[in-house]
Amino acid sequence: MRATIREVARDAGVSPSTVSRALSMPDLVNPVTRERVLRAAQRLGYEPNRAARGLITGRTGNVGLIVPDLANPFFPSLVKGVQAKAREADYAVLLADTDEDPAAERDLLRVLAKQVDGLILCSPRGREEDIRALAATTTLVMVNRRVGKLPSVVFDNADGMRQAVAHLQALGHRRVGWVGGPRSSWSNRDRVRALQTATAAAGMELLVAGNFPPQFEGGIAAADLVIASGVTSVIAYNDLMALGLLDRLRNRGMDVPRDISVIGIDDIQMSAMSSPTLTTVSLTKEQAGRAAVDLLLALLEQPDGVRNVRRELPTQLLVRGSTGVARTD
Amino acid sequence: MRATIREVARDAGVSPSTVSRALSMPDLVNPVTRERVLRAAQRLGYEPNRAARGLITGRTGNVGLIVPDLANPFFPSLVKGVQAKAREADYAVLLADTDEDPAAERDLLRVLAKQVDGLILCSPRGREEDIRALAATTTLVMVNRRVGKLPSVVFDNADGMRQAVAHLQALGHRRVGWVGGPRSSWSNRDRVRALQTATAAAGMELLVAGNFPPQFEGGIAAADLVIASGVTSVIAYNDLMALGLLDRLRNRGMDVPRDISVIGIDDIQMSAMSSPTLTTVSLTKEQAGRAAVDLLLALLEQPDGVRNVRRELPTQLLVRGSTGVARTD
DNA sequence: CGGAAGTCTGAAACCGATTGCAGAACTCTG
DNA sequence: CAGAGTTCTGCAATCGGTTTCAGACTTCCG
Repeated sequence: MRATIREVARDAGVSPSTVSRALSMPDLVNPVTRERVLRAAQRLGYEPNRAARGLITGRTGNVGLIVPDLANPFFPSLVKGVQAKAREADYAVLLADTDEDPAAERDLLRVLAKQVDGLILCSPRGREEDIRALAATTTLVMVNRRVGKLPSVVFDNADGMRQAVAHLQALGHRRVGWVGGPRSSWSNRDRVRALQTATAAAGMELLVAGNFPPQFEGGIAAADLVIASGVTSVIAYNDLMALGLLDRLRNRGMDVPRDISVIGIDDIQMSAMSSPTLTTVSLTKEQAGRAAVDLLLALLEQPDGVRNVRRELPTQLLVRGSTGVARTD
Repeated sequence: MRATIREVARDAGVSPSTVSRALSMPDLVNPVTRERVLRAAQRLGYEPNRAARGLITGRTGNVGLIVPDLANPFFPSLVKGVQAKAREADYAVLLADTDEDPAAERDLLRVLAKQVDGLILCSPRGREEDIRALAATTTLVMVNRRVGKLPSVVFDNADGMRQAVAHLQALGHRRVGWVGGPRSSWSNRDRVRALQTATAAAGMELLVAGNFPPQFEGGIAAADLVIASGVTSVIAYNDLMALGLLDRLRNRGMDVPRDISVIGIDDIQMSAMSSPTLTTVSLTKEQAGRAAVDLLLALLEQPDGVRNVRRELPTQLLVRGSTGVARTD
């Protein structure tokens, strides 16, 4: 059995209230009493019961994290970041995976919302009004998506796309293809838009191949369209798709990067292991997790006092083996 | 503000005790009263406060899950399984990632153990006595490791290795290399042992290349040893290493599977995306997660009444592109 | 019809912390 | 030295449920 505050109090010869104060508002108690209490607590291995504390303070000490699919390599990194930062602040992380299922997501949210002080939500495709409704009742931070002025952490896709386009332009490419992810995904829309702007500014031609599932298979499916479109370079919605492209392009007898250059987005582990290795717009996923927790905790501290609730993380083009000079024939 | 049990009681015209009973021990209350209570609860959107309940019952409704490194693709699948099964039983999952750091692990365990009813622990390399000590104070289930008679979920490595060896033998291989993972890892030891037995039984020669970090880089590092050893086939501790092997072998000018056959273990997503695709001993990782939760909840229900606390999950060789007939020159 | 057994319900204690309030002890100040 | 002001501590209420216990009311049976 774990020690209770009463036992510590008895052991230290004070009242429970004093123990409570000595531990959570140390400057309210006399230094020598405090010392005595702390020693007693130490000796008994006392740790406050979270349920009891939560009951009166109304806080759980937990944050919830909801991701659409852990099997997508983007998310484990995010989770790691959230996890690490949360622990530093002595919060525990309740993790839930919705399996890309909106109904499951709604359920999860209902259940989870009661067990946590705040939520970090990755819901690229959930309905906006659902999210707004949720935000009205819970403190939440969105990741990889913006909904109005709600707190969020996103990546600077615009700059990422600019870098990618500049890189291709420098290599002599004039026509670039886009292999899109889910039409309904916020970041997909954000990236297309950014890419349109960037290519237009660079005087390059953009050919959109359409929308595909954001997986390896999606890239495979898109490859033939890309070849047919005659572009010399292509940017994919994410690395997984870019890797699928690579695979199918090779099977079609094309040489990357001699015949065609390929750029992904995310910088997942795998992109450094493919051959050729994948040039990609690197996202600091773990940073995003940490930033989300940061923001969430700040909001919990002072619901209105946070200046900047919409954070944008930098992106960085990572040039590897899948991009090269455009063929000139 | 959420409704409390008292408000429901008032609304239904009964006492709080009756509400409590109507919800958690329905057959103790008169059907018509029960109906009235349930309707009131429904109307007010009542959901019991977990902290309050936990305070008196001593249960949190949480299970803890500790993994060494989410970035290793083995674990997200496991987490998914744990997650899904836990939710079915109305438990929440507290996730922690130790970053392969034993000190962090100890800390985490201390903190987490108090917030959960039971723990699922993947600690391939933690000290046995630490684990035993923990098991004495907490209900826990180990995954991918056996420690004495403690509850655990592991894979049938012996059979997996038998299948792999039989496959290679059928392809005419006589000499097989082993690229080991961390020496201190339980499953590494289990697999080597199984492989020794299997190759001996098949009359094949086994060459152990040593121990390497269980990552892509480990496989790269091992490749040259493998080539020098002159084996025609090689089995790696896990897929990530096998993929590293593939990469380096290719760079050394070897053709897989013509010059050498490669087999991994795990069946991670990536192994279907490499070229050649990777033949591997497939582990049902999500199943393992579910099984661990199953076992844990059973133990929580009736600490002594569980017949079989050491579960072993089947393994299945998945033949893909990286294995072929042995060269005969 | 009386009493035993059974069925429901409510009052109250309790889980383990936090916190408002009040009083004790001490320090200052004029 | 009286009185005001500080500083520190303890009492008791409280959070929102669960559970023990006892009592009210039925039902059943001899």
